Amino acid sequence: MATGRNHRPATRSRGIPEATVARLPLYLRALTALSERSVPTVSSEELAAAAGVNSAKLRKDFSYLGSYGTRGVGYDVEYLVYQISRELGLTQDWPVVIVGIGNLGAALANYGGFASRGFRVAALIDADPTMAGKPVAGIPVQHTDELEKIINDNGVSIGVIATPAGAAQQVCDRLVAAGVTSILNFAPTVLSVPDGVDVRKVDLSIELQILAFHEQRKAGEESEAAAGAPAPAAATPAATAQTENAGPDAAAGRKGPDGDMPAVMPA
Amino acid sequence: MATGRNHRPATRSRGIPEATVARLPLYLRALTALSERSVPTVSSEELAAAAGVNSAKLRKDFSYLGSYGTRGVGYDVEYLVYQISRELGLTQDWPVVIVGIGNLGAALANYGGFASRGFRVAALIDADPTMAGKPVAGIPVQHTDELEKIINDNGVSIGVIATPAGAAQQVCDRLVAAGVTSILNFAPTVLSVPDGVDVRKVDLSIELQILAFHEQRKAGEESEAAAGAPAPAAATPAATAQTENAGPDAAAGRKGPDGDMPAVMPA
DNA sequence: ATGTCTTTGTGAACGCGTGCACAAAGATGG
DNA sequence: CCATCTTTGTGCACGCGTTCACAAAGACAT
Repeated sequence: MATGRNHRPATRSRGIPEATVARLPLYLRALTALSERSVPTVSSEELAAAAGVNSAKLRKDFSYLGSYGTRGVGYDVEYLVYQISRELGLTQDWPVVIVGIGNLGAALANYGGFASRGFRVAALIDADPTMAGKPVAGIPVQHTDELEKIINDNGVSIGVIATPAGAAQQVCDRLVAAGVTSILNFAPTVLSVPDGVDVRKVDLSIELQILAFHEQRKAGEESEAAAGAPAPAAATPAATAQTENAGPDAAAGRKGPDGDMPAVMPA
Repeated sequence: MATGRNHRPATRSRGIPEATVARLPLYLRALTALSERSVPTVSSEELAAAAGVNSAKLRKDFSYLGSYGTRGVGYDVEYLVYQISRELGLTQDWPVVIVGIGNLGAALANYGGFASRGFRVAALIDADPTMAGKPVAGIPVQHTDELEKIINDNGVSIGVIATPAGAAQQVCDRLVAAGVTSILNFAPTVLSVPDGVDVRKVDLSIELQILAFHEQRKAGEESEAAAGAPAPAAATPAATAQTENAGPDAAAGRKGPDGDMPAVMPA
């Protein structure tokens, strides 16, 4: 009975816990910012603040990579940037295809944060024939018919799906069949993939719903606890908010440690 | 010594664990799809498959909301849709502002998944004066100068930041000062906010980096374990992949349980 | 060389989340 | 009304992730 095939030997990849892997890009971004300001070394305390995490957590995370720090001094910024980049596999070039060139696909194609991290947009693919040839972010859009050929010719192993939900599974199947083994899915659907293929999901609507839940809770608390709070403007009591769940958020650093663009810039 | 202000009474909001809250939107989406197909009831097993999670987990999640199922039968779809919607606070209208109308901001403005979930785009705001008045997704873009007035007039409590990283903290501060207590941040920066304000972060680059890590690991495993695997096309050995971390992903359902659009549609 | 001071690296405890396995509950049929 | 069968709801155990707290390590001054 039960679900069927359970059994998961160890999500832990190579001694490095998943939770740690998910934070490495965060550290890398903070370190890159320090590097650009020519800061030679950082303490775990400073770096943790810049990345928005606990310093003990940061040290433990780094301990999985090795002993790269110097006691009494801290971490060498350049060296750490290199080590984390290497660990994440960013020292090599990763050709990526984006399927579904709507507003979001275009936004992704324009996103500067990819190139600077070793990702290269190898091709843009869309099912709409009238899009074919039209350049987006300087790259001509190609038709879905060419998908397999593009994947093979460029040795693409990472695909981004930004199509409507209805087309997502089909596109996914074709990507996987063509050799893609990692997929970043923006379509609001549960994708079914064979073992050995990684899928990560980003759903804007879900994030908002989670915020709405907390927002509602705050509103309810306010009306049942306090008494004379006129406008919902100033800060609420004291709370214990801060959504620290699937990724450490704010409550720390201050100072924008990055020269990066967001998911895309207005121009 | 140590970090300073620690002490976190309980991230758990009102008996409902964070992890469960994060999955509720997933269930809701699957249920909505069933509702549209006029399916009257579902078993935990079926629904779990559609949502891409373990059935035991799903039952436990629902148990936090109450006993809404009928033993021997399953769950009433319509009733459950209502209960989850209410729990998430989606039965009320949530005016939302989007700041930074670049490609991504435009994609978000066009996203249909918001309206259908109780979210209403109250205004689009951009710092570029030449954007002012220009309609995006049928809504005229307004200048940043109007930010405070917009927030107040519309009673906005949720803000979306899609600006470049450099502007994010400043925009965030103004949003918070104007009364916003929940922020969805797309800018690659750690935002600093006072207690009582929730921040959720979406970083496209980070997701890709995590995929790259696993991809690299797969490649390494392949070359050190197996022997005669020619092209990196077909599925790798068997692995134990599947990135099940901050959100259950694939490996289940099949059948796209949604009529939803992705983050935005190509038209 | 020795002492002091800073900061790392980690052992250990704790808490949350997950999954198993089963008893209780109710539907359904005779 | 009773028996059987299905499916929920949950007690329990286990493992991962987080945090604390401190010993070890090295820099730096004298």
